[in-house]
Amino acid sequence: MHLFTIQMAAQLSGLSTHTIRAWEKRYNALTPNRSDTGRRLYTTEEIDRLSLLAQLTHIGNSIGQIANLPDQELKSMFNKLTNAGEKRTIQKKIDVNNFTDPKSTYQNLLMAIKNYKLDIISYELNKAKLNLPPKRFALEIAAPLLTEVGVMVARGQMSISQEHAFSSLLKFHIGHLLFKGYENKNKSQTKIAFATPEGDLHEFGILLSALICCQYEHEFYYLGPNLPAKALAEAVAATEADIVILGTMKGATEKEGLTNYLLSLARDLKPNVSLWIGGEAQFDTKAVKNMRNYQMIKSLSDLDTMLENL
Amino acid sequence: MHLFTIQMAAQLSGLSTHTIRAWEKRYNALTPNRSDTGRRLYTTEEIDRLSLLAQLTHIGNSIGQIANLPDQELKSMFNKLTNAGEKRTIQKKIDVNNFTDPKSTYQNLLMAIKNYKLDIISYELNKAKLNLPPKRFALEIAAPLLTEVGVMVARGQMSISQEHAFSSLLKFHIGHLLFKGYENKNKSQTKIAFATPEGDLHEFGILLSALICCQYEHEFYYLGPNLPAKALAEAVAATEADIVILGTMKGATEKEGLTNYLLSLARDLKPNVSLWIGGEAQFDTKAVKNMRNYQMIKSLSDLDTMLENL
DNA sequence: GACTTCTTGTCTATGTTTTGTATAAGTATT
DNA sequence: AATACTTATACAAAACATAGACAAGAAGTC
Repeated sequence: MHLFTIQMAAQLSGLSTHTIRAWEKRYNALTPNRSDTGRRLYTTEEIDRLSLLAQLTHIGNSIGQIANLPDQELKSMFNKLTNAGEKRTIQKKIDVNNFTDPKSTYQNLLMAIKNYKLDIISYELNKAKLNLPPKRFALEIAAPLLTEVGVMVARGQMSISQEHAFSSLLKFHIGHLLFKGYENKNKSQTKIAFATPEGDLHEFGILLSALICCQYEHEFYYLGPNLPAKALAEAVAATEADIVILGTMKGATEKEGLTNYLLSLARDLKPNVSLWIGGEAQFDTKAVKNMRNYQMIKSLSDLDTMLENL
Repeated sequence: MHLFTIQMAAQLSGLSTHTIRAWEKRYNALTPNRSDTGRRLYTTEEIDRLSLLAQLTHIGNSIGQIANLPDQELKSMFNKLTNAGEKRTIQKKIDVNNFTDPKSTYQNLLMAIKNYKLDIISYELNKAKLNLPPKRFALEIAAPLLTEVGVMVARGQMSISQEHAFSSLLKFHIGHLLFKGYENKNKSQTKIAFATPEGDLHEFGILLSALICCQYEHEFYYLGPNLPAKALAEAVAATEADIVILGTMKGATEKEGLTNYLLSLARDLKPNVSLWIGGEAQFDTKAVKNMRNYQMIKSLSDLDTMLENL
């Protein structure tokens, strides 16, 4: 388990180091382990506790009254105070800026995720969706949040369930933007199909790609994840799509499996269809190149320029 | 039990600190405990009393008349004065529409799926969403379509890609209804969490269940598919959910795997949390029953009655 | 109607407690 | 050597306590 210095604890909880020490000394709010030389070392649980105390005092509680309560009670207290009676305080904090500042949105979202405030997550995402064009929503909100959340989960600073709840909700909101995109009847010349290979269930790559595609008002067909090669080829033929964007994920498929998938796809796709491959999965580039031209999408902004130059 | 400072009491009751002190001094409206240094400390019951007094004076009662009444009488007085107003029924909300005929919607959708007309699918789903309450959307549109599509794919009358494209889109639309459900900040007593076990990626069961839950305006936490037992238990504890609805799928997990999952879950969940299991997956019912009560959800309409009788 | 009197929310004045932050001096880390 | 952490002490702003004052409105009385 990774331990944090007091400075990191301060940054993560939003308190000052002075305050943290004062709370420890005056109220025994918590008793962090010490290094051999006496320096404080905080666990993630302790930092969560500090964040919780920070939130509760910010709402109006006096630290002296709550410093000694067990984690459990702090959590349920926070739930009660933010759910039922006093939505005001938190609401106020959020509504300060009607025009969305991506940074504050981002911070609010992280805090909401940590506290399982799905309603607030949804509220913030909605606000961002309304105020930002799909491309910016994808590049400035969704993508960085996803990586940040991923990093935090890996570090043990966020739980899997928090990540799940958030990504489910984010998926819904991206989906909302996408199906609204279907309603734009402007038929562009190029049609784009999105899918991930069979066995690869990571959907966010193509979701975000589709959002960027929305921006350029291309006609698109979101076919979803985990699509067998034959099925994908058939769908592309039926829809007369010009471009296939394939999202891959490192580790989701074996190198050989993905290579075979791509070869099978190359065989079945009409020659005039472009194949764009995104993500970090490995495959035998030479073998595939022999059968068909394809392009790699190195990043979302890369995709952006590719679409722009179409 | 945690005690609140006068500031929190003021915030939560909507009064000013001055007024609270005045009511105490002049009318002995209540006698909060004091700290060693003489500061007022309020219990939640006392804050409830303050809120009640605030409400009643706000309506027009004079504080001098009611300040000394016992809690019981304040409550019944409040009930009498407020119950006169509206008693919102769910019924009224439901029967808005005569415009969408589920049958024609259903036929249009099947046709659109067959022709990869994603825009038409989206349009039809949208229309149904607008005209039908979530429950009817789930029971009359989404569920039968899903089974019908499944059957057609099995029979070879529909391709996997058509099924994929449709189910992705349907998922987005259900998600839309769900996150709109988060915006209703009705504070219901029961909170319900939705998830599927680790390894089980079939999401539609809990999606449709959550839709039905929306109807009854319960607070819900959609945690998504593929959630490890520990993570689920943690989320339930953090959100203080009362009911866990677990969607399972025949064949997604081995019988033994699901049994172990449920046993692990039973161990980690608080005893007052209800466990509802839906879907057709097999598990060792006796072993699980030994550890915890659970209920089986036999069908969506079964769930409907279970929620109704809550 | 005009005049008290009572009620009641708010404000002021003054002293105490709580609490965030700053300073100082020594030690550890980089 | 510069930066960061430690403890201990100091200080100032905010919050709270009590006591009393004030004003607008309600109610009672002449």
